[in-house]
Amino acid sequence: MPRLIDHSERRQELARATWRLILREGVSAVSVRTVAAEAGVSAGSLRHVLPTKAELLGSAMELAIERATARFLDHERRVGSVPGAVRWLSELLPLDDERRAELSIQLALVAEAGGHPRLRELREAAYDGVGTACLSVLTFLAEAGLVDPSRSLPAEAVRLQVLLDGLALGLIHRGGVSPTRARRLLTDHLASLAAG
Amino acid sequence: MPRLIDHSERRQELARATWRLILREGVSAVSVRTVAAEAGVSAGSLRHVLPTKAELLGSAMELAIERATARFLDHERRVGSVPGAVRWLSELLPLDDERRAELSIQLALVAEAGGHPRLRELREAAYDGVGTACLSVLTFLAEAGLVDPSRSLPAEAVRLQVLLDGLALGLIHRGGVSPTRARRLLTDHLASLAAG
DNA sequence: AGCAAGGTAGCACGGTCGTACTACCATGTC
DNA sequence: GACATGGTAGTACGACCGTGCTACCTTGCT
Repeated sequence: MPRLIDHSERRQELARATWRLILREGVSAVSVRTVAAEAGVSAGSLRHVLPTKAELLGSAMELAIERATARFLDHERRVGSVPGAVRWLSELLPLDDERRAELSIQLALVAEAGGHPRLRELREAAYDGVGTACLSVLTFLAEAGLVDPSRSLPAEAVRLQVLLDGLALGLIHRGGVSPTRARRLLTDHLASLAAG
Repeated sequence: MPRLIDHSERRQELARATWRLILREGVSAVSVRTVAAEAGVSAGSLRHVLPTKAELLGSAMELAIERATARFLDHERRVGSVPGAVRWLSELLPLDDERRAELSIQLALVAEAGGHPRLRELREAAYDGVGTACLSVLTFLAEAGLVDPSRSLPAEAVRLQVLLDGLALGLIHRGGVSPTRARRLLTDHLASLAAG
């Protein structure tokens, strides 16, 4: 037996190299060779882990989704207050540079999804994932009595996701929405759910 | 003097060909040759109008911005009611297939803006443009007495843009937000501004 | 020590890329 | 009708693309 390599860890390294490239020069700059150079390996070696360009892009997007999902699931779930819910949902918002980059990558890959069936699937999974995340948070909030019972939770989940998406775009943009303002808007929105 | 060609019209044709390509196969599929083929001209001919690829992408984005701006400015401005404001703002929302495509293109180009200074400029201009559009609508609404005077119009413009952006993303997504639901959410939001 | 198998590097291939350049065509002016 | 000029087509070039392939290296088992 030869040396065994942790494939998933390798894919992470390569996905991160792809991210750096996308951030610096756009999706169009992504190629087997450029990613290999960015990761410091040869193109031939890269192709043992990601045989095709489609898998390269797909893997980069998978990692972004996995990381966001993990952050959300790892977060303290016992949300009994609006500030707690805001903290939880903040895991999905690009409030620091790292997550700004992550979301920019998501956007780039989403935009590239035309004609890339795998990317389209991942895009839908990502959108639906945020939707169920919103529903989770609202359910906890409702159980704590912080949501007026006359409100429909699924409908409120859509509203919340719309707000989250809009904030995300604003946060990515240079002079758009500040993190402080984003948190405030989110807080106000969640607080308003208590009233009928 | 030889035959004179309307350059701006030509750029529109080429920009539209670029759009079709982006929608069908993503930004990465855009090249001087593919766009020329899509537009039914030779690559050499295309380069008389758009000499470089950067100008090609820039011009495609410019046209998208111009069209959205024109739609907004051409709209009836005497907005004295919430439904009127909703109709006006709807010009900026991807409520039909054509505008869905237009916004997908904007997203693709925004994502490609890394390393493309011209595209970055255009992205910022687009975001700021939507912001001032929101402020315009709110100002008309306020003059009609439909906004509680204690509210800050610039702050409400940011809130409105966040909502608009979130709705736009939801509308682009297949099973995200329906046009009906989007209009309802927009209406409810604007109506809520009347109360302190 | 020998060997099998996974990891790595690198080349080769046909194709496309952006771009420069040149020859040709169409047309408005004289 | 000649001709200058702007539009068009086509070719050429060097670079890079995705991908297949082969030769080496490293390592763990026997």
